[in-house]
Amino acid sequence: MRFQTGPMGERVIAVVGPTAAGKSALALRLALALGGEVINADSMQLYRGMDIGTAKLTAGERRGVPHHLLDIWDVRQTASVAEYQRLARSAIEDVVSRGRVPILAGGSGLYIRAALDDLDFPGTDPEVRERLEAELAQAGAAVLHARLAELDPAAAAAILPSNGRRIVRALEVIEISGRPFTATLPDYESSRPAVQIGVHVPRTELDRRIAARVDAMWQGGFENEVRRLEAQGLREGKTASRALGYAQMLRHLAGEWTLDQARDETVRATKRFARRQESWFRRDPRIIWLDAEDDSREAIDRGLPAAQHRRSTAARRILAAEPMQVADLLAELDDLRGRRA
RNA sequence: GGUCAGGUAGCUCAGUUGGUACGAGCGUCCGCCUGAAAAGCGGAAGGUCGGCGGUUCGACCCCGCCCCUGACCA
Repeated sequence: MRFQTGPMGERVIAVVGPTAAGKSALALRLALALGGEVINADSMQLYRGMDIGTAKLTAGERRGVPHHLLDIWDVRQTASVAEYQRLARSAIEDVVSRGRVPILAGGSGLYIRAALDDLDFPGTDPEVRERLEAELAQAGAAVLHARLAELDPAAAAAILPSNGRRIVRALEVIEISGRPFTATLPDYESSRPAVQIGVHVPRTELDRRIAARVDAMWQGGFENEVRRLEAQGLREGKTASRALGYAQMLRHLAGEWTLDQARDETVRATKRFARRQESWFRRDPRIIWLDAEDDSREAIDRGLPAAQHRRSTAARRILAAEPMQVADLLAELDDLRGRRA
């Protein structure tokens, strides 16, 4: 499927992939090369004050490239994909209206899809939600699932009886909308023209980077950051308090874990998270995967002749931040996609 | 050199008073995911039960020897 684009290409460029793969850096280079602006699609970087633990680019590191949707939520605030969707879409419009290239970057798969794809999030009602959650805690997921099975067999079939969270949401939607709950994600069709670039890093290397990143956090004042946020109500934040690293550090501050334990647990949890991200993005056929590092060994591993890989690596130009036209980049990517298909 | 404890899934450890290993947590791999998504949920693959020999119809569980680990004694 091809989209017609104007000279600057009003397509959104999305940079996705697992944590620590180098998305932020790639997005920045793309922005520099294409005259773009970065729009954050990382659920935790939306929080104000969560900097070290989310590996947020510092103002200096952004090299003058405008970054949107960073630092807009208070840590006590519960995250909301629906709200993110509104914010992201309007940020995209804004960037496009100024003739710049919107570069959506982040590892929150659902957020990326919310911004780009045809997803409509039914409303929510705190009271209904609260009641259902209380019931979940008291009666158990199986009971609620049985009820869901009567109200909405299709949703019940798609949601496992043990997944209390999704069952509650389904019942909530049914109750307040009177309509069945759509329990499966739509097909991979963008509601707006987009090119998605997946950053691929071999697992052993990715694991190495994750461990290094967490070590750097621990060395870089992360504990103080969490202390500061704790004073600002981090513990009450339903979303932020569960963020990788923050949750573990809070347990350390509570005297439950040593600093080392908290660090090890963070590494472990982050690796697990990276696997989930990989499996989320892997199935999206629209994503064009580029090697973060131009390592021909990798190319061989994946069955691509090294020579061909070298010639076709748009990543090389991107990583070098060589100035280029969007159209050229897109042509290269399309070419790459065709070659790999 | 001696005594004691222990050698069971990649790791940490359960377990069978002899009858096909019921394992668990973690790790690994895979999948799901519509207002918490760095969250939530599910599935799978892994073990000749340290080695050799013996007793027995039958041993991972009994006996002997050996190897390894830890603690203690000397």
